[in-house]
Amino acid sequence: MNIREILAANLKRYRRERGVSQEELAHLAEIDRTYISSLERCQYAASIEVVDRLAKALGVEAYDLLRLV
Amino acid sequence: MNIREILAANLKRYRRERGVSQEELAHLAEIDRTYISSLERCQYAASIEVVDRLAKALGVEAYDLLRLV
DNA sequence: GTGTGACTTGGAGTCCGTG
DNA sequence: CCACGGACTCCAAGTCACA
Repeated sequence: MNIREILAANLKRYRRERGVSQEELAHLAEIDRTYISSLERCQYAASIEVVDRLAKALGVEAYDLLRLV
Repeated sequence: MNIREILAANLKRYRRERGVSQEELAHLAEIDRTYISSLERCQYAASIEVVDRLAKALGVEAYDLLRLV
């Protein structure tokens, strides 16, 4: 499992746990909706700033999104 | 302290703990020395793949480089 | 051993849409 | 609500010479 896949898995998991859609998360994190979809499909290696914004929107720390649980 | 600063601090700390120069780390992680220098000076928001390669070279997990200790 | 400016380019990230 | 596409913009990624 590479780093993109870890991010993708954590993104999906935390997002669904909170019951928010990709669109709602996109709004909260001020990131494009289609880009979040891409990240959940391991299409890109996000920057740490994007990871940080997504983490804040999900109420976790940035490193939580890169850690296997 | 933003995410770039956290990465920079952890990079410096782990690197010095292991007693390796930017040049040696650059060789280990197969990343240009001046780019590592840039990251330690918060010049860029690195991608998670770069963070992952640096982490492996330092013998830690990627999320360790984004976590305040 | 490290900082820095200048440079190129591939990919991160956005915006429009569709099924 | 999401996957996926094309067409864009702009910065991370990578290299070099020099201080």
